[in-house]
Amino acid sequence: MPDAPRISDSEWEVMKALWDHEPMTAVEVLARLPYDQWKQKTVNTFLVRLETKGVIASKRVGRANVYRTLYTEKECRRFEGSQFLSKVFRGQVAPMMLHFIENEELSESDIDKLKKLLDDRGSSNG
Amino acid sequence: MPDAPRISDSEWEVMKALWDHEPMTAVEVLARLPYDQWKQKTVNTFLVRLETKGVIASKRVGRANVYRTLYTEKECRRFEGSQFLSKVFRGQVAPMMLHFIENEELSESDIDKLKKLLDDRGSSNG
DNA sequence: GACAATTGATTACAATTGTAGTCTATTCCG
DNA sequence: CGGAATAGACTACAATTGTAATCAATTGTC
Repeated sequence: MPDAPRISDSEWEVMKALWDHEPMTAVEVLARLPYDQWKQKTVNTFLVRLETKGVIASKRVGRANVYRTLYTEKECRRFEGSQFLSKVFRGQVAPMMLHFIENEELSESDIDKLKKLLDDRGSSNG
Repeated sequence: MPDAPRISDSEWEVMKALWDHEPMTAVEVLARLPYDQWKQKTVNTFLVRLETKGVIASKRVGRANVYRTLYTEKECRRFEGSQFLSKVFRGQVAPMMLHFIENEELSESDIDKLKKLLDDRGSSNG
């Protein structure tokens, strides 16, 4: 898969709604967004732009367009994640992880899960 | 400290250069940026914008402006980090950490360091 | 002291983003 | 069938961002 194009902050909100319940019409997408976040026309604009960018596709069904994503959330996270890493943490993974461990809320079970993952990771590669 | 204002991608590059060697003049900032990244005037524009945003300050020394930051890199990382977390990972820390563990390069010693941190974190809070 | 070089200040300008409104075609209701 | 509601298409418009160029003041240099 080619790199996902740049997706703006607001476009991300629309994408998340779509990923959760695609395919959807523009009206359904609005309904899935946090109450009163945007007007219908605004959502429409974002859908059009996302399609232009090649991130989603639409099919006419009756008199409505039904949208679906062309990239998974995982793919977009990969792209956005590596951008963030290099921009904010100069590409240094460990300091970034450290930052989040220090600055964000982690439950006991989150911590356990992560430790297990690090164990696996530690033994299976150099 | 109040929240740092929004800092764009290119502005971040300038900030990183400044954090590494402040205070600096515009000419010095350019010299510190990756070779041939921008023209001098472009760097000047970013410095002016950053000052307008209240992220850096300048003092006239001779006929040059000398710039210094008003926020630490840590502070800006906190702001940018929580934005990223909520935008891309819907505010869920553990899935984000997992993502980076799976998708980015971590050395043995990185992994050890992180495990130790998680140990501390696990015992010192609920 | 006149001219060149250096710096900051001001201006420029297109692309992207946020946030819709208007215009038009279709379709449902009575 | 005629008007109202609805969905998409097209248009709008200011703020931010990337990328500088021009204008003007200052300062060395000969």
